[in-house]
Amino acid sequence: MTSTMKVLSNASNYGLRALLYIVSRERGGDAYISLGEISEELDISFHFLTKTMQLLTQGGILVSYRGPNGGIALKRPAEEIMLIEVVKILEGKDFFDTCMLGLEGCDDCNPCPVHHLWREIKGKVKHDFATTSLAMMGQRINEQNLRLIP
Amino acid sequence: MTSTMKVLSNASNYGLRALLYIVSRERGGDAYISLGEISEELDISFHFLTKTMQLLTQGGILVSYRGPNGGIALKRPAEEIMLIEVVKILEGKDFFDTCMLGLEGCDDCNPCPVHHLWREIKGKVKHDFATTSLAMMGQRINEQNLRLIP
DNA sequence: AATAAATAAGACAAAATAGTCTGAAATCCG
DNA sequence: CGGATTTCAGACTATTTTGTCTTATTTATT
Ligand code: SF4
Ligand code: SF4
Repeated sequence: MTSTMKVLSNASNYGLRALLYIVSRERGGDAYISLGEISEELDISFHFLTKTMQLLTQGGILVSYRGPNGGIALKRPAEEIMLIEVVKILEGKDFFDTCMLGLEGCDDCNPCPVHHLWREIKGKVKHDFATTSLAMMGQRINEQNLRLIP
Repeated sequence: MTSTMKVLSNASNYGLRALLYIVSRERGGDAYISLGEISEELDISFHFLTKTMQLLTQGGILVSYRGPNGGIALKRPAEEIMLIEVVKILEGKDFFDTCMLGLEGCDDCNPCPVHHLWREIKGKVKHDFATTSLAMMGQRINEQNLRLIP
């Protein structure tokens, strides 16, 4: 029993929360932000977060810099990074293409009994993630003072 | 990497598919249907399916009968069994109450940054599962000849 | 050059999920 | 009664996910 409707893995949760922390934190210029700070602020295991962020670095979302005052930073403008890209890196490219009953070889012509329900839901999730940028989220977080921790 | 947007556990997948198989299969009266048949028809591990269906029996969805020509059957009319009840038994009662970033102590007044997106999605999922009965699904499956296997 | 601060890499462990197997109990039928 | 068929119960294993730890590498500072 999972006991919660878990759509994203913990890795994705952490990755998204970390990115949202970065974009929501106002900062002078393009300074790097350390994984230590993020893991502490968001109360996420440092090493696990590190592994996750490495995937995002390898995936072209982040750049990293070692040494004192090093850390990570967005590789591209926050306006250009959509949530869907992040999730695809952390969950897999076809994350948004399959689904509820987990059957294979699905399309609209060969649907399972819940496809009509799932199609809508999946469509909305995919659309939301594809049209929401990190910049939009950062602005929203600051304007409405939203939280990233329990 | 999960690589698929997995909302339900395998146990729920199997449980739902098994129930849908039962309601879609036209049959004389209220005969029991054996787990062996279901596991074979749906290509699901017999023992794993057995454990899952036991949860549904204990949860008041099914009745079972041992011995030759025994098996399982719906305890109540298919019209009265909503999908949400099945999922709550197999995933946990609060399955439909939490979500995407997996934070705690959430409500609309204390939202995380993706709450506005998730609220809608979660609402639709919950609504769909709460208003769809096994009978509706069975009828749909037969009318449109929908599949329960890959 | 030495030290410290930071990410990179990957081995390792723990926990959750998924799946397998064996034996017991109930039931039918001959 | 005795054997066949079926669910029930629970131990056991395997796989995936999650988390921890250790070591190496890069960079800045003194
Ligand atoms: S038919 Fe649709 S809902 Fe069903 S398993 Fe395939 S993609 Fe998912
Ligand atoms: S605020 Fe809403 S979307 Fe965010 S973790 Fe809580 S219930 Fe989920």
